[in-house]
Amino acid sequence: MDKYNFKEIEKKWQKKWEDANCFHAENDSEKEPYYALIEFPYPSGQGLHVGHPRSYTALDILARKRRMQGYNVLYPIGWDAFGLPTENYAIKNKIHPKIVTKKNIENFTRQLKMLGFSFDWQREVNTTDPSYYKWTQWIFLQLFKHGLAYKQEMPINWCTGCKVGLSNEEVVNGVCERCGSEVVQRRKSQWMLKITEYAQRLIDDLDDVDFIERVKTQQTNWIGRSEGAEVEFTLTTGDKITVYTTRCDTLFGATYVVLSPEHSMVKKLLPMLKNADQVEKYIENAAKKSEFERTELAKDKTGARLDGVNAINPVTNEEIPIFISDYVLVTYGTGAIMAVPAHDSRDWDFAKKFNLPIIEVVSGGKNVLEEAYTDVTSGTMVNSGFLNGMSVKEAIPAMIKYLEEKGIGKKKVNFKLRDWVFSRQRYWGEPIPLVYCEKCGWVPVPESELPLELPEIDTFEPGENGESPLAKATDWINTTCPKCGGKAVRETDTMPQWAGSSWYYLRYMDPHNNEALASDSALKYWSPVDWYNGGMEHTTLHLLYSRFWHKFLYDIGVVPTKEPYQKRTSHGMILGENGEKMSKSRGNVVNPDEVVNDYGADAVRTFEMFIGAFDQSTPWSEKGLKGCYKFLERVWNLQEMLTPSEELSKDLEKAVNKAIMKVSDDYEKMKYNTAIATLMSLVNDFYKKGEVTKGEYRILITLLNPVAPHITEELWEKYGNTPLLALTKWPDFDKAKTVDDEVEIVVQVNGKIKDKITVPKDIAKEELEKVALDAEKVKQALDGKTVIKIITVPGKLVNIVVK
RNA sequence: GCGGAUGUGGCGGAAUUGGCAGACGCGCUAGACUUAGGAUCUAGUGUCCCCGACAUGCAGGUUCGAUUCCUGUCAUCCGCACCA
Repeated sequence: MDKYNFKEIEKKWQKKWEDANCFHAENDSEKEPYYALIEFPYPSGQGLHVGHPRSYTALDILARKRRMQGYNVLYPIGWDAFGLPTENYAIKNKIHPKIVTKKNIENFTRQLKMLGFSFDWQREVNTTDPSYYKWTQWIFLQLFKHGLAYKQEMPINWCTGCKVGLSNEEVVNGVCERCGSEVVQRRKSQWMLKITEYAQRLIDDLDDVDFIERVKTQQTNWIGRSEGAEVEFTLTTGDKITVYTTRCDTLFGATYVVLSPEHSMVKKLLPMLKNADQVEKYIENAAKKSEFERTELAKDKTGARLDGVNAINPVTNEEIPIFISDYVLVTYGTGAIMAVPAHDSRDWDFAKKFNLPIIEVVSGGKNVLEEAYTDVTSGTMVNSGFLNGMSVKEAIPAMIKYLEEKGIGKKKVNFKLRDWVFSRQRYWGEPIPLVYCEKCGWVPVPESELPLELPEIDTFEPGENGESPLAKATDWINTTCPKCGGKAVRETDTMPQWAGSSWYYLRYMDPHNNEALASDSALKYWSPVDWYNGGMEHTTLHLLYSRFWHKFLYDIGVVPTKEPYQKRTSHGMILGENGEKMSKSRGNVVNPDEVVNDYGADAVRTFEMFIGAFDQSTPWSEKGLKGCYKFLERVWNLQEMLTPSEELSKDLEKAVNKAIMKVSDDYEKMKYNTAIATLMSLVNDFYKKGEVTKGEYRILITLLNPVAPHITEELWEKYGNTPLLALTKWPDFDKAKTVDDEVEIVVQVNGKIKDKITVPKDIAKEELEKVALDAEKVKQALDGKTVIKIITVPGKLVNIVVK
């Protein structure tokens, strides 16, 4: 027998699969479709991370198993290739991002092929390919035409040194990552998408899909629906401010009002203030901080009083002070709050710091001067006029009714979700296909002119005033208005990387279609994606964005389903050997090329599945990888113990049937680590016996095939009875042969284990209890005590309770 | 700060959904084979005061019985809207 030579075997089978074209999915098949999807990678310059194959192997196992179960399986791959790192690399090295992208994709392709994934390479898509982004632009135009795209002034990070806009990632501790200069917030007009219009549906329709629970809760919380009220406060100047509150029941306890520093009323009031200088200074400081910093640093509250103007509490008619503070965000609610320090802990902190009155209006908690009482489930209204004696639950609708009757407030549902900032002042993204005409305003580029391709330019740096690099392509910018034929200019902003990844799963269904993003028949046949696996970190952005686009496409009749993905699961991260996140700077990066070269793709795949619970992050271990290699070698060496029998041997048929049942089920539940443990145990059983029949060996090889496809194909070629294992039927098990005739029963006394007894599996309850009481060690434990009761769980245990 | 998760031997982890804690692998120990071993095979391996007791971050609670359920607490990780 030859030694296990993974290098030869893996090369051989990768070529055979390619020649046989056996992983290609046909659109006009009679078979039932199955669509397995992994998040397509961003082809970075670093090449594949060992984290990628974790997700890809997991769904490769599913895809391979489904094929063996007779499905027409679509398991596609592509490239999410627009993005910042490529652009920055291009700027630094003065290469066109297109060239960098091409090189990176070639490297990724080589690495993915070396790992033996059963991707349908004929359906490869690339978001930077004009024939792809033609349809990204087309979808944007439909959004625009349906009023879901609009322009708005939004803050951007502005580097005072480089004089360019920066992404959040490029801002480190408030300074520019590249030059170290101070970063401030600047306002710029940006394209926005109205995802908020879909907020309610994005929550509701989670009921109809099979997403893991934490994805659902995280999305629901991110969308952040809250029911509350808007209340109008009149100022001593006669102006009016509307605040949003979820606790309008506490209005009698509102002892001051807080505006966000950007609130428009602040500007208006500024000339009337006694301390205008101080207020202006506070606004200036707040402008430097990002929203994240503000909420993070909000432990120690800061603020400034608008000295010289007060608000009037509409129910007590008392004058109360107005503050600005950066713990109030302009982007949420109305950008203004009524502060009730007795019943909100943030307000309480602020009130303590600024010595403001704290008035209890809900009783039932501790002294409100010591801490805020925020419970809404118990407590009674006090000091609250007509609300006195009510519970919080009763007081809220009563107050809303009062406010609505007086015309100074109304019920209001708010969402934390904000509209999607869709503009980037960057080169390496899809051009936004709009032109601006003095006469006609923003006009869409005719669909017949799509794709609107990126212009060729020499340098890719952002412009001086925070403009996109496209602003330098003067020939490209100046155009005519598609509507009136007059002079017009193109939009120079590009789309965010999220755009192309919001609909790529649709393109896979029909990737070469020039007439539509995909044909109706292809969409109907494949939709929705049956199983989508990806990282938890994409839950609130990518996953939500693509659900939003899909719902819009459903509304305009392009796609046949309300939701894009039927099932969503998530993998954990693979950390460095030291338990920290893998990164170049930490020096703990594992290179897939090296480990595949040393141990083979099958061993790497097996280890990535065996490494730990699939949804948990876990450190890499070269020793562990070696253990998996050893396991494959043991599978290989079983050839020496092979007997010619096609049958299962009597003493192992239970173990084999149990393994089929357990492994089949574990793959479905993504419990890959225990599936592999089961196969390891089976191999141990074979070794213990010293021989294995051909029939047993075939089942082992078939069960292992989805995880380690190369070695198992090689062994199948020698001992199987069909041409390709990949096209062979998945094994069934005999249910009767998965149950043991005798079971071991645990006997406890007062919950402590005293003995174990072996009994027939169908033993009667009374009989079992009798046998349990008879056990030697149990007798000893019962000596001199009274039996109170006996709890019996058939097939498991007997617990004797004594006194 | 807000939202989501996690915590079990020396290490990665397992435990059919409240019923034998530690499957499987790594590491370690001993033996066999060997000129040799960072190869292979076999046996052992939670801790201790070892016929018994104690052990699933910590402190309580519910239960005949808790890694699993509840309350509190500590620690770590992920996301926070222009990274992908």
